[in-house]
Amino acid sequence: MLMDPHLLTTFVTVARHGSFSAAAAELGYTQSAISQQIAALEADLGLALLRRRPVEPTPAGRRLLEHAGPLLLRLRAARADVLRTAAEPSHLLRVAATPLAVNPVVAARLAAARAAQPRLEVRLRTCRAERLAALVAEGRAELGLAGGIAAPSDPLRLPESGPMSTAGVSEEDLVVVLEPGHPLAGRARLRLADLIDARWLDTPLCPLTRLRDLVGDGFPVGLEYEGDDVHTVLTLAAAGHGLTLLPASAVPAGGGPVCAVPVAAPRLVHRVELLHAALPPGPATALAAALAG
Amino acid sequence: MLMDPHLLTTFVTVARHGSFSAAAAELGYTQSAISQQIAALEADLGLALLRRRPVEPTPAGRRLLEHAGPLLLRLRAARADVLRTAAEPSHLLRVAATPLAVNPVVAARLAAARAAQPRLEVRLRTCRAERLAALVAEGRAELGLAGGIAAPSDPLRLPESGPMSTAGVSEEDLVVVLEPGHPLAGRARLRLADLIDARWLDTPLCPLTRLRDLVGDGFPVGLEYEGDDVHTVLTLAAAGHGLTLLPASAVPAGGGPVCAVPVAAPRLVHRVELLHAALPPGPATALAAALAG
DNA sequence: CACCGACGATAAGCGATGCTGATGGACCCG
DNA sequence: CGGGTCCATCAGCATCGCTTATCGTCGGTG
Repeated sequence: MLMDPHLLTTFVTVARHGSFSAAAAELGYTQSAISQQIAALEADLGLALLRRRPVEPTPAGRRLLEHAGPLLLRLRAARADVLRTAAEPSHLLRVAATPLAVNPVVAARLAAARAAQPRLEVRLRTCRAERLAALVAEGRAELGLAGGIAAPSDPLRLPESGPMSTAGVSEEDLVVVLEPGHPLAGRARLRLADLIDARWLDTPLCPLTRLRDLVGDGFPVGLEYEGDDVHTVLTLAAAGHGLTLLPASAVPAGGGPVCAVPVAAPRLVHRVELLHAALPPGPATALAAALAG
Repeated sequence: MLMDPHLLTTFVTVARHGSFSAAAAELGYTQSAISQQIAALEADLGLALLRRRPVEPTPAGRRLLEHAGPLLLRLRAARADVLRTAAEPSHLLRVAATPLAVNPVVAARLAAARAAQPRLEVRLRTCRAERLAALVAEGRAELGLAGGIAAPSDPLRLPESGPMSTAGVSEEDLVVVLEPGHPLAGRARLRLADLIDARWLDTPLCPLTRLRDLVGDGFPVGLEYEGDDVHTVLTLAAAGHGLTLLPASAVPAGGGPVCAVPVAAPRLVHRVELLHAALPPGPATALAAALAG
């Protein structure tokens, strides 16, 4: 018997909520149905996936959760891809981007492309990096612009979601954002290794886990910010809640309320990548080429 | 509505057979059920996937076929992986290998590992490269040994099938296998570029598509051999049906019935990789480490 | 040219599946 | 100790998906 994706979605929903009833509400079933679905899945596999009261995954359940997400994403991606082959080409191009991905380079290229193709309608939206690949894979956006911190010319690590092309778009130097009164605020350049014990903001724009991956352990959390608003991050940094790393172009000229100091070592950049599934020939392909430069 | 894997398997079976009735026979359904399943899938997606009489995929259907295989494999792989977390560790280790993967280096390491772990039972089977990843992913073998032609220290291109580790095991120089009377048989070394217009055997042990990928177009087919028996390939080469490339150790010392000439350029090797899913700690892990060297 | 056989589509019938709503038992909190 | 919350279970019932039977169509053949 094959694992039914239906049951799999139910399982991940239950695990996410830590509750059968809440999952039932979200999925539009009764609690009884959820209970039966989980029971069916456990019976099929012959082992317990969830411990009840409190509801939390067993080791096997945790394993299944790791598989279920990508699996369901691929399923939706496959569906979207097949439907795309039949869709008539549209003049509307939906572009999804992480907040920092729309930098001056990208904006300029986009403007040039639109000037060259006046009939092209572009709809831009921002979203978190985690959701971007899914958005593009599922066909809810034709183009994705992912921004992230990486070593120069290293690709970003995006969640895999089937056959999807990626191309580098731009790389921009990073600056450390400091409060004006900070002892290091006057420096011309800074080494990250010297800041490993300073307090840092943990934000989606510059996640500390990524920094630790790239540079090494350390980077204690000063304040965690869950939003993606650059202005808020700058304000928090200005108030001394912690340091953060941003692409130079994201900090107002002169620094505004903060001090921006280039990073000397290690060499890190804010890299932007373009991702898209198979595009219909026409304006979409042209725009993709224009953005990739 | 999510695409049901059940329907997807039916679809790929029908496409493979080019027949509803044959698929019904294979899957143990009636022809009517198959017809309804395909109709359901087409209704769900809102487009035709198969043209009837003769039965062959439409463009959208071909697209779906490309997705369906990997998708179903991942589904089975996920199931196998979850079940593995609950299985008690066994002393039986199933190893699947492509024919040339079990070379002297691998055999020796295997012998050493077994000497170190007398309680370890090993069952070895050979299979084609295409099936190997699936076999390991689905848990029908704990370890896989894939052999193939690659540039030195380049990884083999194996079908992706979810979270699976791969490690290089060995690389061995290749020889061109020629019939004894061949004009080039006396040479000390040969350049592949000089053999691009010669007749070649097309065999799973040395697929011409791979050679064309690595070296360039050309390599006309002298004879296609569908089996993986090395002895047969040598016999065919000796009879002048075409050239082929084999790892040096696969040709009997002195050449036997054929002439073996090392390849001077481009540098290509027969590379063996070990692949395995998450292994239980114990003999399996030890053997994997021993094989990886 | 007409027939026959193979194949896929369709209709009707029916059993299995999977939902809802009701109820029961375990646990938590006051 | 009682009420509330949460998941499991049961009975009832609608729906889904299979089988059997039949039809339409295409293609090969006498």
